[in-house]
Amino acid sequence: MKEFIREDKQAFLNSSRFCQGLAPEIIMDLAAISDPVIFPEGTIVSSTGDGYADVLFVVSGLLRVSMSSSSGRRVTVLLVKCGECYNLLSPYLANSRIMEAKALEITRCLRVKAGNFIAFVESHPTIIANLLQIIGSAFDSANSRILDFMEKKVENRIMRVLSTLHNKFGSPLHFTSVEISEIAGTTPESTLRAMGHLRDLGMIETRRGQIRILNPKALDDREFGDLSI
Amino acid sequence: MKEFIREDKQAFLNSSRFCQGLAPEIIMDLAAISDPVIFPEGTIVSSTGDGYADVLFVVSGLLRVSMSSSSGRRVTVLLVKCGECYNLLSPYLANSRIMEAKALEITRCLRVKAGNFIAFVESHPTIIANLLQIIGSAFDSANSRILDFMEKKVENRIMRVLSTLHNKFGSPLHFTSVEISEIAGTTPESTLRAMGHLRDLGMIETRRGQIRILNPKALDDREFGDLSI
DNA sequence: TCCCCAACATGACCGGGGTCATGGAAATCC
DNA sequence: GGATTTCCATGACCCCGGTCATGTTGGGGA
Repeated sequence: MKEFIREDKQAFLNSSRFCQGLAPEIIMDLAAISDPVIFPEGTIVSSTGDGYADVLFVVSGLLRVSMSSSSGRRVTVLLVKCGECYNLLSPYLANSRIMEAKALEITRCLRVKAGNFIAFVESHPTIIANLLQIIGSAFDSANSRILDFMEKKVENRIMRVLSTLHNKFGSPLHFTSVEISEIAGTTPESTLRAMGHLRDLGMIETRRGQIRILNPKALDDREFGDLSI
Repeated sequence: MKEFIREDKQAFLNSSRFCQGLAPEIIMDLAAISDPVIFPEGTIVSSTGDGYADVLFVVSGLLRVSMSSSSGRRVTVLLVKCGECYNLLSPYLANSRIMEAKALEITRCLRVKAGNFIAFVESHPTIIANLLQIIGSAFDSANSRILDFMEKKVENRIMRVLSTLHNKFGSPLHFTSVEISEIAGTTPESTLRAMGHLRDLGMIETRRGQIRILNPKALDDREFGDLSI
């Protein structure tokens, strides 16, 4: 990859959610401790228990953050796209966490080493607000998913997932039934059945590896809104 | 309530998880901005959308933090006991969150007003590590609950809940089937049936409002351990 | 171009658990 | 101490959705 020059890094960081509203000096400091890094499609960036603790800002591509059980079931926790970041918490957690990160496409990132990130945050405590806002919405989202499991049928969970993905990635969506099922917490078969029904209702169109949302309003979750994934 | 004197506050804060490893001066500063407050049993400390943003350190008693859907289903997110804290994130979140907090018993707390808390954290950035460790384990726990929904049967979820509660509160547990079901994400009937089976297996004994764990080892979750609730 | 694999699609089966209903026992209240 | 409420307990019903099986379609690679 062509090396980022410092101005590029600053311009990119300035547009990321993590840096919203920060003073330019602070962003400059962050740019100074970040290195470009690139992951080919399919790369396992970090896996369960490996203690990977660097923070990544995704410049382009897509990282899937998931956790799996020993029986092989996987739940997708985050889809980290351009402008978002991965592993904000890990620099602070001594015991290795349970997440795995994989590059679903070729993905370019800015990497900040764990130690540098901690020092950076401590010297610029105003960062904390942004950091906690990101963590907080992820936490609320995780808990609302638990409520969804308790009271929603599969089709409604799928609807919420499709609505969220549509608002995040636009239309058409490039996800397979397996990927959707790992977000919604169900099986590929049930996902296909549910999407078949939504197709009959005229809300979506599906092709191989592609989902087009025709009626975004109808998919909206009125109660808790979009997921933070 | 008898007013805390400053030495009491410091001694208490010093023993809380949030203050682990902090320098005495820092704990002194925190004590200086905390006020004692008391909630009678049944008090709704904060409810969905009210914008309550103060941080509470529970000195005695028990706070239940939960979120509910409009259909009335509730999931218990946290049980905040002596030495733990509630609302660590709220000072930083402008938009009001979706949690409700209720005092299950008469509960004494130390309260730190949102603005003071933010100022306190910014002037002592080393706090951040403790803060993020607490948030991080809650976040991981929430995601492991999602995995539980995908692959575990009700009885196994109940087992994990009982194991967690046993490690947190000792034996016997003073919870009803409704309370257990709101933690495990099921119905009171299914909770009673599952606990009936565990009783037949000799793992627990139950009386009205009381659960005695006879075989903690057998209830352990080998894969993800205890929940952070 | 052909082949192969991945993804889509759909049917059949069936079991876990949500729901409703009923009854009894233990605590609480006047 | 009787009455009322709360909680425990259990049975019957039945639907959702997980699982398995089978077949089709489409896209990419040699």
